[in-house]
Amino acid sequence: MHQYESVWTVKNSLNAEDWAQAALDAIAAGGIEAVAVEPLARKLGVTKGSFYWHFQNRDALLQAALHAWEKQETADVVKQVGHIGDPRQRLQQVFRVANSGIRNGRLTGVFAASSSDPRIGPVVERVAKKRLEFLHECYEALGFAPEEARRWAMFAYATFMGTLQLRSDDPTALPRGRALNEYVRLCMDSLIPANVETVRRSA
Amino acid sequence: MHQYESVWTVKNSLNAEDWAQAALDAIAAGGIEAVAVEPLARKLGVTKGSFYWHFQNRDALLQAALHAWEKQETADVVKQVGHIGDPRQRLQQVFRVANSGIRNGRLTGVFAASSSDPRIGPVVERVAKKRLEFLHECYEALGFAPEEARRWAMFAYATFMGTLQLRSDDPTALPRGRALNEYVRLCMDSLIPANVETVRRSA
DNA sequence: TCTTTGCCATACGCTGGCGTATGTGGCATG
DNA sequence: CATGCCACATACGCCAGCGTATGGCAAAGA
Repeated sequence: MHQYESVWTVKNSLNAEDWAQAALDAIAAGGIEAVAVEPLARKLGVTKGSFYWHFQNRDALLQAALHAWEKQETADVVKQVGHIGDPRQRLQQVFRVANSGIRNGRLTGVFAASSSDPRIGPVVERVAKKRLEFLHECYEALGFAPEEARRWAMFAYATFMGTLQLRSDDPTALPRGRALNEYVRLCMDSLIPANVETVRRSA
Repeated sequence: MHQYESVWTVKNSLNAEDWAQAALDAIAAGGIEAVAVEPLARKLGVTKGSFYWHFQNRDALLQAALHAWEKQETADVVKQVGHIGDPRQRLQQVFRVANSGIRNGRLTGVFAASSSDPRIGPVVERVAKKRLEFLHECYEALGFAPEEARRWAMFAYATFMGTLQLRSDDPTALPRGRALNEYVRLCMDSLIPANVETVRRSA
């Protein structure tokens, strides 16, 4: 039934997941309109006859790509920072992870810009809610009341996403190496108040 | 030479600027690919015969729209906050202005997501640099050294843009009215250190 | 060996948007 | 009243991408 496959044998046929990942690559490079059947087929070295074997139409591919993005977007974060107990270090790690993946950063930006599309908007909203919820839990673990934690979560969300956007807006602006570390430190120092009680009393 | 025109006479013919603004509307609603000659003509109640009178081709319209956006993006900010002397109030006002225009917010997001396009990338970069420069001046006026002001400017830029993105990612997340004011206050309190000297000494 | 099945190629018609060539009505000017 | 020009409309050919129908071929099973 299934062809023998292992890590050593070269893969000679495609499946739906391959098409979905190729679609995500195309989206990161050229936006939603880059999800075009024939250009993608050319890039994969096949013809569209292959595509219409795996998918019913172009829209189904977009849905599959969105679903794959939503899944890996939530799974990756949990996998990368789920084991960290200290909320301060969790937030810090999230910021670093968010700033590492270039492809994921572009995908987030493209999907956010296309959120008026009824197929994309709901997915973007779900992912945003998950991220906000995660940040909210971090700030509650830091000792903030729910309402205050909500505000801090939005603040952190905005800073993380905005930094990602800054990276693509003006690649020369964000420095590398030591200077970047100092920028990250400034953000984290502001986003993680050293003394929560002090902040809460001043409010 | 010119037809008699006043605020009372209804305009019955289009010019290049009208087309550029319509293109920006389309971009805000449907992304770059929405800059299509015939659909835009239908929306304006004319045919593409009109378009090719004012522009050489579709690309020229995109360039005109980008130029109009760049111009009004830099001019509007100066016009709205240029008269404010106190850097704290300038920053605060910028944040409020950035969060008011929905169309401009969408345009920024779409252009940022399309920055890989060689026609768009340079424009986005110039606008980003102008914004960063403006923020940099604010923080220098607050007493920060150039390098520190650069970091704070990036931080503020990221927070402003990220808040804009949050608004489109999950419209239900950002509250309205009093709760929104408290969020803005939290951001501004963090982005405008009350005592610059304290921050500088702790670094 | 024969058949089935999975994966893909080829060929076709269709649509939407691009760009061009040319027609056309109204308004201003002489 | 004739003329010229502005700001379109109309008609045409073209192409890229979508979706379908059908053919082909290699591997697996019977």
